[in-house]
Amino acid sequence: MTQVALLWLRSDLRLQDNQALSWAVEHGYKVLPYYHHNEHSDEWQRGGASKWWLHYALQDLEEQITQLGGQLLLGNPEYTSADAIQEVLQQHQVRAVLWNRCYEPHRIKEDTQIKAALKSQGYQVKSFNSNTLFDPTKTFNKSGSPFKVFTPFWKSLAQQEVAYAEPLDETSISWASPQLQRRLDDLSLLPTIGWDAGMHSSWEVSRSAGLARLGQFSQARAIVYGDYRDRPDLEGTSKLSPYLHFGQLGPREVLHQLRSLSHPDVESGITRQLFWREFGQHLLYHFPHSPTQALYEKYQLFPWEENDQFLRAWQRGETGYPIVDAGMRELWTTGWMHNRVRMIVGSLLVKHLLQPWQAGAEWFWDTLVDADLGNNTMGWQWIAGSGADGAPYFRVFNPITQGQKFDITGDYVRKWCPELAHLPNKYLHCPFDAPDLELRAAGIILGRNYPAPIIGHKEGRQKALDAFAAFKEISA
DNA sequence: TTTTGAGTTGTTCGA
DNA sequence: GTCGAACAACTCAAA
Repeated sequence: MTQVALLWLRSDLRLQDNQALSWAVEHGYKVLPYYHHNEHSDEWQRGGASKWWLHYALQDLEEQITQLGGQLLLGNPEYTSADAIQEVLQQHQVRAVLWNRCYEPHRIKEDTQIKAALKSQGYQVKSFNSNTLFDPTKTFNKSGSPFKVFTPFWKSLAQQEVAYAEPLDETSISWASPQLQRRLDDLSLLPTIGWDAGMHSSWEVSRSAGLARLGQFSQARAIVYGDYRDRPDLEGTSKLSPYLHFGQLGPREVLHQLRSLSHPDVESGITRQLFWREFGQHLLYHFPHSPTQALYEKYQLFPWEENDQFLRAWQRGETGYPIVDAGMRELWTTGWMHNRVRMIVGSLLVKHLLQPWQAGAEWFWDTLVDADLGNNTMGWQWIAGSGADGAPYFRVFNPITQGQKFDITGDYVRKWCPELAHLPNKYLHCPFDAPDLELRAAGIILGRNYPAPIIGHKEGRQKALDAFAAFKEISA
Protein backbone atom coordinates (compact mmCIF):
# COMPACT_ATOMS: atom_id res chain seq x y z
CA MET A 1 0.00 0.00 0.00
CA THR A 2 1.22 3.48 -0.84
CA GLN A 3 2.29 5.47 2.20
CA VAL A 4 0.85 8.88 3.00
CA ALA A 5 2.85 12.04 3.65
CA LEU A 6 1.24 14.94 5.45
CA LEU A 7 2.28 18.12 3.63
CA TRP A 8 2.02 20.87 6.22
CA LEU A 9 1.70 24.09 4.22
CA ARG A 10 2.41 27.40 5.89
CA SER A 11 4.05 30.25 3.97
CA ASP A 12 4.34 28.19 0.81
CA LEU A 13 0.84 28.09 -0.64
CA ARG A 14 1.88 26.66 -3.99
CA LEU A 15 2.46 23.36 -5.72
CA GLN A 16 5.43 24.48 -7.82
CA ASP A 17 8.89 25.27 -6.48
CA ASN A 18 7.88 23.49 -3.30
CA GLN A 19 10.64 21.25 -2.02
CA ALA A 20 8.57 19.41 0.54
CA LEU A 21 5.95 18.49 -2.03
CA SER A 22 8.54 17.53 -4.65
CA TRP A 23 10.22 15.26 -2.15
CA ALA A 24 6.94 13.51 -1.39
CA VAL A 25 6.24 12.96 -5.08
CA GLU A 26 9.76 11.75 -5.83
CA HIS A 27 9.57 9.27 -3.01
CA GLY A 28 6.25 7.84 -4.07
CA TYR A 29 4.09 9.14 -1.28
CA LYS A 30 0.44 9.96 -1.45
CA VAL A 31 0.11 13.58 -0.45
CA LEU A 32 -2.28 14.87 2.19
CA PRO A 33 -2.12 18.68 1.95
CA TYR A 34 -2.79 20.40 5.23
CA TYR A 35 -3.06 23.94 6.55
CA HIS A 36 -3.58 25.08 10.10
CA HIS A 37 -4.52 28.59 11.13
CA ASN A 38 -4.04 29.12 14.82
CA GLU A 39 -5.79 32.09 16.40
CA HIS A 40 -4.56 31.24 19.84
CA SER A 41 -0.81 31.40 19.70
CA ASP A 42 0.22 34.60 21.40
CA GLU A 43 3.02 35.79 19.17
CA TRP A 44 2.67 37.71 15.93
CA GLN A 45 -0.91 36.84 15.17
CA ARG A 46 -1.68 37.74 11.61
CA GLY A 47 -3.25 41.16 11.28
CA GLY A 48 -6.60 41.88 9.65
CA ALA A 49 -5.22 42.61 6.19
CA SER A 50 -3.02 39.50 6.23
CA LYS A 51 -5.94 37.33 7.24
CA TRP A 52 -7.99 38.75 4.42
CA TRP A 53 -5.29 37.79 1.94
CA LEU A 54 -4.81 34.40 3.55
CA HIS A 55 -8.48 33.55 3.12
CA TYR A 56 -8.39 34.05 -0.61
CA ALA A 57 -4.99 32.47 -1.01
CA LEU A 58 -6.29 29.34 0.72
CA GLN A 59 -9.43 29.41 -1.37
CA ASP A 60 -7.31 29.53 -4.51
CA LEU A 61 -5.08 26.73 -3.29
CA GLU A 62 -8.12 24.62 -2.43
CA GLU A 63 -9.40 25.07 -5.96
CA GLN A 64 -6.08 24.11 -7.50
CA ILE A 65 -5.88 20.97 -5.42
CA THR A 66 -9.50 20.03 -5.99
CA GLN A 67 -9.06 20.31 -9.73
CA LEU A 68 -6.21 17.86 -9.49
CA GLY A 69 -8.35 15.40 -7.56
CA GLY A 70 -7.16 16.13 -4.04
CA GLN A 71 -8.57 18.02 -1.10
CA LEU A 72 -6.97 20.53 1.26
CA LEU A 73 -7.32 19.50 4.88
CA LEU A 74 -7.78 22.32 7.39
CA GLY A 75 -6.60 21.88 10.97
CA ASN A 76 -8.73 22.77 13.94
CA PRO A 77 -8.27 26.53 14.51
CA GLU A 78 -9.07 26.09 18.20
CA TYR A 79 -6.01 23.93 18.72
CA THR A 80 -2.32 24.69 18.92
CA SER A 81 -0.25 23.63 15.92
CA ALA A 82 0.97 20.55 17.79
CA ASP A 83 -2.49 19.45 18.92
CA ALA A 84 -4.04 20.08 15.52
CA ILE A 85 -1.46 17.84 13.87
CA GLN A 86 -2.05 15.15 16.45
CA GLU A 87 -5.75 15.21 15.67
CA VAL A 88 -5.01 14.72 12.01
CA LEU A 89 -2.53 11.93 12.65
CA GLN A 90 -5.02 10.05 14.82
CA GLN A 91 -7.53 9.94 12.01
CA HIS A 92 -5.26 9.23 9.07
CA GLN A 93 -2.68 6.61 8.23
CA VAL A 94 0.33 8.86 7.84
CA ARG A 95 3.94 7.80 7.53
CA ALA A 96 5.78 11.07 6.98
CA VAL A 97 5.25 14.71 7.95
CA LEU A 98 6.85 17.28 5.67
CA TRP A 99 7.11 21.05 5.63
CA ASN A 100 9.14 23.95 4.34
CA ARG A 101 10.94 25.89 7.03
CA CYS A 102 9.87 29.34 8.23
CA TYR A 103 12.31 31.56 10.06
CA GLU A 104 10.13 33.50 12.48
CA PRO A 105 11.53 32.86 15.96
CA HIS A 106 8.21 31.60 17.39
CA ARG A 107 7.74 29.36 14.36
CA ILE A 108 11.20 27.84 14.79
CA LYS A 109 10.55 27.17 18.45
CA GLU A 110 7.27 25.45 17.75
CA ASP A 111 8.55 23.51 14.75
CA THR A 112 11.48 22.20 16.75
CA GLN A 113 9.19 20.85 19.45
CA ILE A 114 6.77 19.35 16.98
CA LYS A 115 9.56 17.71 15.03
CA ALA A 116 10.97 16.09 18.16
CA ALA A 117 7.56 14.89 19.31
CA LEU A 118 6.66 13.39 15.94
CA LYS A 119 10.01 11.66 15.62
CA SER A 120 9.60 10.11 19.04
CA GLN A 121 6.23 8.81 17.88
CA GLY A 122 7.98 7.09 14.99
CA TYR A 123 6.99 9.36 12.11
CA GLN A 124 9.40 10.31 9.42
CA VAL A 125 9.74 14.10 9.69
CA LYS A 126 11.53 16.24 7.16
CA SER A 127 11.78 19.99 6.74
CA PHE A 128 13.07 21.81 3.68
CA ASN A 129 14.26 25.22 2.65
CA SER A 130 11.85 26.53 0.03
CA ASN A 131 10.79 29.93 1.27
CA THR A 132 14.16 31.57 0.67
CA LEU A 133 16.76 31.28 -2.07
CA PHE A 134 19.49 30.30 0.36
CA ASP A 135 19.21 28.50 3.65
CA PRO A 136 19.76 31.17 6.34
CA THR A 137 20.98 28.51 8.72
CA LYS A 138 23.96 28.03 6.43
CA THR A 139 24.66 31.60 5.34
CA PHE A 140 27.73 33.18 6.90
CA ASN A 141 30.48 35.56 5.90
CA LYS A 142 34.09 34.51 5.53
CA SER A 143 34.69 35.16 9.20
CA GLY A 144 32.01 32.65 10.02
CA SER A 145 29.49 35.10 11.43
CA PRO A 146 26.12 36.20 10.04
CA PHE A 147 26.12 39.19 7.70
CA LYS A 148 24.94 42.47 9.19
CA VAL A 149 25.52 44.63 6.15
CA PHE A 150 23.58 44.16 2.97
CA THR A 151 26.20 44.86 0.31
CA PRO A 152 28.63 42.09 1.33
CA PHE A 153 25.64 39.76 1.75
CA TRP A 154 24.51 40.58 -1.75
CA LYS A 155 28.00 40.30 -3.26
CA SER A 156 28.52 36.97 -1.63
CA LEU A 157 25.18 35.37 -2.49
CA ALA A 158 24.47 36.92 -5.88
CA GLN A 159 27.28 34.94 -7.43
CA GLN A 160 26.31 31.65 -5.83
CA GLU A 161 24.34 29.26 -7.94
CA VAL A 162 20.67 28.80 -7.16
CA ALA A 163 19.41 25.37 -8.11
CA TYR A 164 16.16 25.67 -10.03
CA ALA A 165 13.80 22.76 -9.75
CA GLU A 166 12.27 21.36 -12.90
CA PRO A 167 8.56 22.19 -12.94
CA LEU A 168 6.55 19.51 -11.18
CA ASP A 169 3.99 17.66 -13.26
CA GLU A 170 1.02 18.41 -11.03
CA THR A 171 -1.09 15.68 -12.61
CA SER A 172 1.46 13.15 -11.36
CA ILE A 173 0.71 13.93 -7.71
CA SER A 174 -1.23 11.19 -6.05
CA TRP A 175 -3.46 12.53 -3.33
CA ALA A 176 -4.65 11.03 -0.09
CA SER A 177 -8.23 11.78 0.91
CA PRO A 178 -8.88 13.53 4.20
CA GLN A 179 -11.26 11.96 6.71
CA LEU A 180 -12.02 15.29 8.34
CA GLN A 181 -13.98 18.06 6.73
CA ARG A 182 -13.62 21.64 7.73
CA ARG A 183 -14.71 24.65 5.75
CA LEU A 184 -12.49 27.61 5.01
CA ASP A 185 -15.20 29.92 6.39
CA ASP A 186 -14.80 28.25 9.77
CA LEU A 187 -11.39 29.89 10.08
CA SER A 188 -13.13 33.31 10.29
CA LEU A 189 -10.40 35.04 8.35
CA LEU A 190 -12.63 37.59 6.63
CA PRO A 191 -13.68 40.83 8.31
CA THR A 192 -17.12 40.93 9.87
CA ILE A 193 -17.58 44.55 8.90
CA GLY A 194 -16.96 45.45 5.30
CA TRP A 195 -13.73 47.39 5.37
CA ASP A 196 -12.27 45.33 2.57
CA ALA A 197 -13.85 46.92 -0.51
CA GLY A 198 -10.63 48.76 -1.33
CA MET A 199 -8.69 45.54 -1.00
CA HIS A 200 -10.95 43.75 -3.43
CA SER A 201 -10.54 46.45 -6.03
CA SER A 202 -6.75 46.49 -5.58
CA TRP A 203 -5.85 42.82 -5.62
CA GLU A 204 -6.50 39.51 -7.20
CA VAL A 205 -5.30 36.98 -4.67
CA SER A 206 -4.44 33.92 -6.68
CA ARG A 207 -1.33 32.18 -7.87
CA SER A 208 -2.32 32.74 -11.48
CA ALA A 209 -2.72 36.47 -10.78
CA GLY A 210 0.73 36.47 -9.18
CA LEU A 211 2.22 34.69 -12.16
CA ALA A 212 0.51 37.09 -14.53
CA ARG A 213 1.88 40.05 -12.58
CA LEU A 214 5.35 38.56 -12.63
CA GLY A 215 5.07 37.96 -16.36
CA GLN A 216 3.87 41.46 -17.16
CA PHE A 217 6.41 43.03 -14.87
CA SER A 218 9.35 41.18 -16.36
CA GLN A 219 8.19 41.92 -19.87
CA ALA A 220 7.41 45.59 -19.53
CA ARG A 221 8.97 47.09 -16.42
CA ALA A 222 11.80 45.00 -14.98
CA ILE A 223 14.50 46.72 -17.04
CA VAL A 224 13.34 50.25 -16.26
CA TYR A 225 12.54 49.39 -12.64
CA GLY A 226 15.48 51.47 -11.44
CA ASP A 227 14.07 54.58 -13.12
CA TYR A 228 10.54 54.27 -11.77
CA ARG A 229 10.66 52.31 -8.54
CA ASP A 230 10.64 55.48 -6.44
CA ARG A 231 7.63 57.00 -8.15
CA PRO A 232 4.44 56.40 -6.18
CA ASP A 233 2.49 58.28 -8.83
CA LEU A 234 3.34 55.59 -11.40
CA GLU A 235 3.16 51.80 -11.49
CA GLY A 236 6.89 51.43 -10.99
CA THR A 237 7.16 48.61 -8.49
CA SER A 238 6.41 44.93 -8.95
CA LYS A 239 3.79 44.56 -6.19
CA LEU A 240 4.85 40.95 -5.83
CA SER A 241 5.42 41.21 -2.08
CA PRO A 242 2.19 39.59 -0.84
CA TYR A 243 2.46 36.75 -3.33
CA LEU A 244 6.00 36.12 -2.13
CA HIS A 245 5.07 36.42 1.52
CA PHE A 246 2.37 33.77 1.32
CA GLY A 247 4.45 31.69 -1.03
CA GLN A 248 1.95 31.77 -3.85
CA LEU A 249 5.07 32.55 -5.84
CA GLY A 250 8.32 30.86 -4.88
CA PRO A 251 11.48 32.93 -4.60
CA ARG A 252 13.31 30.57 -6.94
CA GLU A 253 10.66 30.88 -9.61
CA VAL A 254 10.83 34.64 -9.39
CA LEU A 255 14.61 34.74 -9.50
CA HIS A 256 14.65 32.34 -12.42
CA GLN A 257 12.27 34.50 -14.39
CA LEU A 258 14.23 37.68 -13.66
CA ARG A 259 17.60 36.16 -14.47
CA SER A 260 16.28 34.72 -17.71
CA LEU A 261 16.07 38.34 -18.88
CA SER A 262 19.89 38.46 -18.64
CA HIS A 263 20.00 42.20 -18.21
CA PRO A 264 22.43 44.04 -15.94
CA ASP A 265 19.78 46.62 -14.98
CA VAL A 266 17.44 43.84 -13.90
CA GLU A 267 20.17 42.27 -11.80
CA SER A 268 21.11 45.54 -10.10
CA GLY A 269 17.48 46.62 -9.80
CA ILE A 270 14.67 44.25 -9.00
CA THR A 271 16.86 41.18 -8.45
CA ARG A 272 18.82 43.06 -5.85
CA GLN A 273 15.51 43.88 -4.16
CA LEU A 274 14.62 40.20 -4.08
CA PHE A 275 17.85 39.69 -2.17
CA TRP A 276 16.71 42.31 0.33
CA ARG A 277 13.82 40.02 1.12
CA GLU A 278 16.40 37.29 1.52
CA PHE A 279 18.46 39.48 3.84
CA GLY A 280 15.39 40.16 5.97
CA GLN A 281 14.86 36.43 6.51
CA HIS A 282 18.55 36.02 7.23
CA LEU A 283 18.50 38.75 9.89
CA LEU A 284 15.34 37.33 11.38
CA TYR A 285 16.91 33.90 11.74
CA HIS A 286 20.23 35.06 13.16
CA PHE A 287 18.86 37.86 15.35
CA PRO A 288 15.60 36.52 16.74
CA HIS A 289 15.27 39.36 19.24
CA SER A 290 15.09 41.92 16.43
CA PRO A 291 11.31 41.97 15.82
CA THR A 292 10.79 43.62 19.19
CA GLN A 293 14.19 44.89 20.29
CA ALA A 294 16.85 46.97 18.58
CA LEU A 295 19.38 44.89 16.69
CA TYR A 296 22.11 46.75 18.54
CA GLU A 297 21.42 46.54 22.21
CA LYS A 298 22.48 50.06 23.07
CA TYR A 299 19.65 51.49 20.96
CA GLN A 300 17.27 50.16 23.60
CA LEU A 301 18.19 53.32 25.47
CA PHE A 302 16.95 55.67 22.77
CA PRO A 303 14.76 58.40 24.37
CA TRP A 304 11.47 57.89 22.56
CA GLU A 305 8.61 60.15 23.58
CA GLU A 306 5.54 57.95 23.41
CA ASN A 307 2.43 59.90 22.55
CA ASP A 308 -0.84 58.24 21.58
CA GLN A 309 -2.21 61.33 19.88
CA PHE A 310 0.76 61.49 17.54
CA LEU A 311 0.49 57.80 16.83
CA ARG A 312 -3.22 57.97 16.10
CA ALA A 313 -2.90 60.99 13.81
CA TRP A 314 -0.19 59.16 11.91
CA GLN A 315 -2.24 55.97 11.66
CA ARG A 316 -5.26 57.84 10.33
CA GLY A 317 -3.33 59.84 7.78
CA GLU A 318 -3.93 63.14 9.56
CA THR A 319 -0.42 64.49 10.01
CA GLY A 320 -0.87 67.47 7.72
CA TYR A 321 1.95 66.26 5.46
CA PRO A 322 0.25 65.26 2.21
CA ILE A 323 2.73 62.57 1.12
CA VAL A 324 2.54 60.96 4.57
CA ASP A 325 -1.23 61.13 4.79
CA ALA A 326 -1.59 59.79 1.26
CA GLY A 327 0.60 56.83 2.16
CA MET A 328 -1.22 56.03 5.38
CA ARG A 329 -4.57 56.17 3.60
CA GLU A 330 -3.33 54.01 0.75
CA LEU A 331 -2.24 51.49 3.37
CA TRP A 332 -5.56 51.55 5.18
CA THR A 333 -7.56 51.22 1.99
CA THR A 334 -5.53 48.75 -0.06
CA GLY A 335 -3.36 46.91 2.48
CA TRP A 336 -0.24 48.07 0.72
CA MET A 337 1.97 51.14 0.53
CA HIS A 338 4.56 52.16 -2.00
CA ASN A 339 8.07 51.40 -0.76
CA ARG A 340 9.40 54.94 -1.04
CA VAL A 341 6.40 56.22 0.89
CA ARG A 342 6.91 53.58 3.59
CA MET A 343 10.26 55.19 4.28
CA ILE A 344 8.83 58.70 4.35
CA VAL A 345 6.00 57.85 6.74
CA GLY A 346 8.38 55.80 8.88
CA SER A 347 10.87 58.62 9.13
CA LEU A 348 8.20 61.08 10.23
CA LEU A 349 6.95 58.73 12.94
CA VAL A 350 10.30 57.82 14.46
CA LYS A 351 12.22 61.04 13.82
CA HIS A 352 9.93 64.06 13.84
CA LEU A 353 7.42 62.50 16.23
CA LEU A 354 9.91 60.39 18.24
CA GLN A 355 7.59 57.41 18.45
CA PRO A 356 9.23 54.01 18.96
CA TRP A 357 9.72 52.15 15.71
CA GLN A 358 7.96 49.17 17.24
CA ALA A 359 4.69 51.13 17.24
CA GLY A 360 5.04 51.71 13.51
CA ALA A 361 6.00 48.11 12.92
CA GLU A 362 2.92 46.90 14.77
CA TRP A 363 0.63 49.13 12.73
CA PHE A 364 2.17 47.92 9.50
CA TRP A 365 1.89 44.36 10.75
CA ASP A 366 -1.83 44.80 11.24
CA THR A 367 -2.59 46.67 8.04
CA LEU A 368 -0.28 45.31 5.32
CA VAL A 369 -1.32 42.41 3.15
CA ASP A 370 2.39 41.70 2.64
CA ALA A 371 3.16 41.90 6.39
CA ASP A 372 6.32 39.87 6.74
CA LEU A 373 8.22 39.69 9.98
CA GLY A 374 11.62 39.74 8.30
CA ASN A 375 10.96 42.61 5.90
CA ASN A 376 8.94 44.64 8.36
CA THR A 377 11.50 44.37 11.13
CA MET A 378 14.40 45.15 8.85
CA GLY A 379 12.64 48.16 7.35
CA TRP A 380 11.64 49.73 10.64
CA GLN A 381 15.01 49.19 12.26
CA TRP A 382 16.62 50.72 9.23
CA ILE A 383 14.51 53.87 9.35
CA ALA A 384 15.04 54.13 13.11
CA GLY A 385 18.78 53.73 12.65
CA SER A 386 18.98 50.85 15.12
CA GLY A 387 19.41 48.03 12.64
CA ALA A 388 21.66 46.58 10.01
CA ASP A 389 23.23 49.59 8.36
CA GLY A 390 25.71 52.38 8.96
CA ALA A 391 22.86 54.09 10.82
CA PRO A 392 23.66 57.75 10.25
CA TYR A 393 21.67 59.71 12.81
CA PHE A 394 21.21 62.61 10.42
CA ARG A 395 19.04 60.67 8.00
CA VAL A 396 15.78 62.53 8.57
CA PHE A 397 13.54 62.55 5.52
CA ASN A 398 12.03 65.88 4.54
CA PRO A 399 8.39 65.03 3.83
CA ILE A 400 7.94 68.09 1.63
CA THR A 401 10.90 67.66 -0.70
CA GLN A 402 10.46 63.88 -0.79
CA GLY A 403 6.90 64.44 -1.97
CA GLN A 404 7.95 66.95 -4.61
CA LYS A 405 10.80 64.79 -5.79
CA PHE A 406 8.98 61.47 -6.12
CA ASP A 407 5.27 62.26 -6.51
CA ILE A 408 6.21 64.47 -9.41
CA THR A 409 2.83 64.63 -11.10
CA GLY A 410 1.04 64.94 -7.76
CA ASP A 411 -1.30 62.16 -8.84
CA TYR A 412 -0.50 60.12 -5.74
CA VAL A 413 -1.46 62.80 -3.24
CA ARG A 414 -4.47 63.83 -5.30
CA LYS A 415 -5.71 60.26 -5.35
CA TRP A 416 -5.44 59.60 -1.63
CA CYS A 417 -6.02 63.12 -0.32
CA PRO A 418 -8.75 64.31 -2.67
CA GLU A 419 -9.44 67.33 -0.47
CA LEU A 420 -6.13 68.73 -1.80
CA ALA A 421 -6.82 67.90 -5.43
CA HIS A 422 -7.34 71.49 -6.54
CA LEU A 423 -4.09 72.81 -5.15
CA PRO A 424 -1.46 73.58 -7.78
CA ASN A 425 1.62 71.34 -7.68
CA LYS A 426 3.66 74.14 -6.16
CA TYR A 427 1.72 73.84 -2.89
CA LEU A 428 0.41 70.30 -3.11
CA HIS A 429 3.08 68.92 -0.79
CA CYS A 430 3.11 71.92 1.52
CA PRO A 431 -0.43 73.34 1.79
CA PHE A 432 0.68 75.11 4.98
CA ASP A 433 2.94 77.31 2.85
CA ALA A 434 0.22 78.23 0.37
CA PRO A 435 -1.10 81.79 0.39
CA ASP A 436 -4.64 82.18 1.72
CA LEU A 437 -5.87 83.00 -1.74
CA GLU A 438 -4.60 79.70 -3.15
CA LEU A 439 -6.08 77.74 -0.28
CA ARG A 440 -9.42 79.40 -0.65
CA ALA A 441 -9.45 78.83 -4.39
CA ALA A 442 -8.77 75.14 -3.77
CA GLY A 443 -11.49 74.95 -1.14
CA ILE A 444 -9.12 74.14 1.69
CA ILE A 445 -9.36 75.37 5.25
CA LEU A 446 -6.38 74.09 7.18
CA GLY A 447 -7.42 72.55 10.45
CA ARG A 448 -10.96 72.08 9.10
CA ASN A 449 -10.99 69.91 6.01
CA TYR A 450 -7.28 69.14 5.98
CA PRO A 451 -5.10 69.08 9.10
CA ALA A 452 -2.47 71.66 9.91
CA PRO A 453 0.95 70.00 10.20
CA ILE A 454 1.29 67.99 13.37
CA ILE A 455 4.80 69.39 13.79
CA GLY A 456 6.90 71.77 11.73
CA HIS A 457 9.53 70.07 9.62
CA LYS A 458 12.36 72.19 10.95
CA GLU A 459 11.25 71.69 14.52
CA GLY A 460 10.72 67.95 14.10
CA ARG A 461 14.07 67.50 12.44
CA GLN A 462 15.78 69.36 15.26
CA LYS A 463 13.93 67.29 17.85
CA ALA A 464 15.22 64.12 16.22
CA LEU A 465 18.79 65.42 16.09
CA ASP A 466 18.61 66.53 19.72
CA ALA A 467 17.22 63.17 20.80
CA PHE A 468 20.11 61.46 19.07
CA ALA A 469 22.59 63.74 20.81
CA ALA A 470 20.97 62.99 24.18
CA PHE A 471 21.00 59.29 23.40
CA LYS A 472 24.69 59.45 22.57
CA GLU A 473 25.38 60.75 26.04
CA ILE A 474 23.36 58.18 27.94
CA SER A 475 24.68 55.31 25.85
CA ALA A 476 28.32 56.44 25.94
C1' DT B 1 44.96 39.99 15.59
C1' DT B 2 45.03 44.25 13.45
C1' DT B 3 44.06 47.26 9.94
C1' DT B 4 41.50 49.39 6.45
C1' DG B 5 37.82 50.75 3.47
C1' DA B 6 33.10 51.03 3.20
C1' DG B 7 28.19 51.28 4.45
C1' DT B 8 20.12 51.02 0.05
C1' DT B 9 17.11 54.58 -0.58
C1' DG B 10 19.17 62.00 3.21
C1' DT B 11 19.31 67.06 4.09
C1' DT B 12 21.13 71.46 4.38
C1' DC B 13 24.17 75.07 3.56
C1' DG B 14 26.98 77.92 1.07
C1' DA B 15 29.76 78.79 -2.96
C1' DG C 1 19.94 75.99 -10.37
C1' DT C 2 23.80 72.92 -9.28
C1' DC C 3 27.43 71.06 -6.69
C1' DG C 4 30.28 69.38 -2.97
C1' DA C 5 31.02 69.30 1.79
C1' DA C 6 29.45 68.59 6.32
C1' DC C 7 26.62 66.27 9.29
C1' DA C 8 30.03 62.14 13.86
C1' DA C 9 30.89 58.10 14.83
C1' DC C 10 30.52 53.17 14.57
C1' DT C 11 30.52 48.45 13.00
C1' DC C 12 31.26 45.22 9.66
C1' DA C 13 33.83 42.35 6.39
C1' DA C 14 37.78 41.02 4.44
C1' DA C 15 42.57 41.07 3.87
